[in-house]
Amino acid sequence: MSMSELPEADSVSWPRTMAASNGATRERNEREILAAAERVFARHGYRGASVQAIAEAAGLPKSNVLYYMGSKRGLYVRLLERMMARWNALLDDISVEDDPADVLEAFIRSKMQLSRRHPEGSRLFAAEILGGAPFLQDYLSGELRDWVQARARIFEQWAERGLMDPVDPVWLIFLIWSATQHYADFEAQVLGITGKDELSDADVEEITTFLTRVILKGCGVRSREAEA
Amino acid sequence: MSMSELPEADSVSWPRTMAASNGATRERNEREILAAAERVFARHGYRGASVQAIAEAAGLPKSNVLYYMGSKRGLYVRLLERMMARWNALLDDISVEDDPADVLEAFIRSKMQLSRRHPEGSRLFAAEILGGAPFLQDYLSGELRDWVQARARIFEQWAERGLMDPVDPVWLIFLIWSATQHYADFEAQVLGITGKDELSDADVEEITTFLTRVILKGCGVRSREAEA
DNA sequence: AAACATCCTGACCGTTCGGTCAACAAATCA
DNA sequence: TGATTTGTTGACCGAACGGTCAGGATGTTT
Repeated sequence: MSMSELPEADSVSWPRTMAASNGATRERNEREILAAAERVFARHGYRGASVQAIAEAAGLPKSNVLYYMGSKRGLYVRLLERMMARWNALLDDISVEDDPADVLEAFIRSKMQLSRRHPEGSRLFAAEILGGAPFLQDYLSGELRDWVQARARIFEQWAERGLMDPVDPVWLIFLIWSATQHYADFEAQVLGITGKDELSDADVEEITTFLTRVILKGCGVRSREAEA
Repeated sequence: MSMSELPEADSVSWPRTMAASNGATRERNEREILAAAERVFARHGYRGASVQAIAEAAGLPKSNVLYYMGSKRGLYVRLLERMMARWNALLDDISVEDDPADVLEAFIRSKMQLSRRHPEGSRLFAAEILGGAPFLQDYLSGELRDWVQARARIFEQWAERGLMDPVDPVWLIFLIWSATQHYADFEAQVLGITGKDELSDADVEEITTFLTRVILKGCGVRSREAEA
């Protein structure tokens, strides 16, 4: 079992020709633009975001943004791909031999961390799905579906071995996704209701503990040692 | 305890003068426009939605939409108010004397029904929050906050009486909100992963049962009868 | 029929949209 | 240094934006 949270792979595709120049300027500007675009797209959705707004958020003229990114569409796709790469790195290999309690807790914890470390990316993803996933349909019914099904099979085997209740594993995965995603996507609601102006590390830890306890207990997860 | 799901209150504010005419035309057209607008706003967010697109979805010329609704902004606000009215009708009065199991199940069930009966409205609400709740901030930190706090206090009293585990009631409410909201907001993801092209009534019933069982068990909810 | 309010909509307004381009500045290579 | 790539940006394009308005269609009340 691993839950590598990659530093930022970013799979860059350089323009046609690239001299031996180190390209430091390009790297810095692209980073700035991507960060700004993630914020703007997350807040207003694909259609609602304007290149002008992204440029202003990045502190650059509009032309410069298009010089680096080519088009609004291309910029958006690139952000989605970056977010999917982060997502894919979550809990990428687990086995029936692992302890269900450990795996589920690691799952909840790492998903919570993803939402916390990349709230704008999480919201960008949410906005994309909310709008009917026009760019991600293939990913959802392909890669991600396989990912879910593989893990679902393991959960089922745990249930057969009596390590947890025989709950539908897909609904369980959705429960964990939704409960954790909520704190990024509905941040405005959470803050408004709790009266805080941001969630501290301690808050996040408390929520993580809460979710882990309720969900594990709710699924009747028993520790591996108790198997025999 | 009641969980009235109002037929559609809609709090209409008629234009200045209104002759004795029945206004059937107005009523029909407004209904069409509101339904179309809810779909378009939900899919593209406030900025991303265009009056032209709403008009086309309603099968009317753009001028006609503005004739009835005045402005894009006014139309959006009206939709939000309608959705908040539905939301407010949820579980509007519960008491410490109620059975926690009954209340929590009714809560999960009615929230799930809200997401199912008004998926576009749910997504509209989600898009609003996702974008930082520019129109709903006051509602969130006012009415809704009070709503949550009142229910939280009851949950706490139940915990004191040993009817459920002493979990943080606010996190619990968020858990229920997120888990149920998920099936409207992330419908595209749910369908893509399960391979279905829609969720049947039976699916929804199964999910509701799953959520009820896991969450109640996870919070250690005991039935009222066992109190003594 | 006359009078009146409601309903309908094409034409139009100023602004912003995504994107192109030419001209120029800066840096790197030869 | 001269040549070449890389970075920068204002001006501009056609299309779409939210919104206005005049003027005709429709319908209801006298």
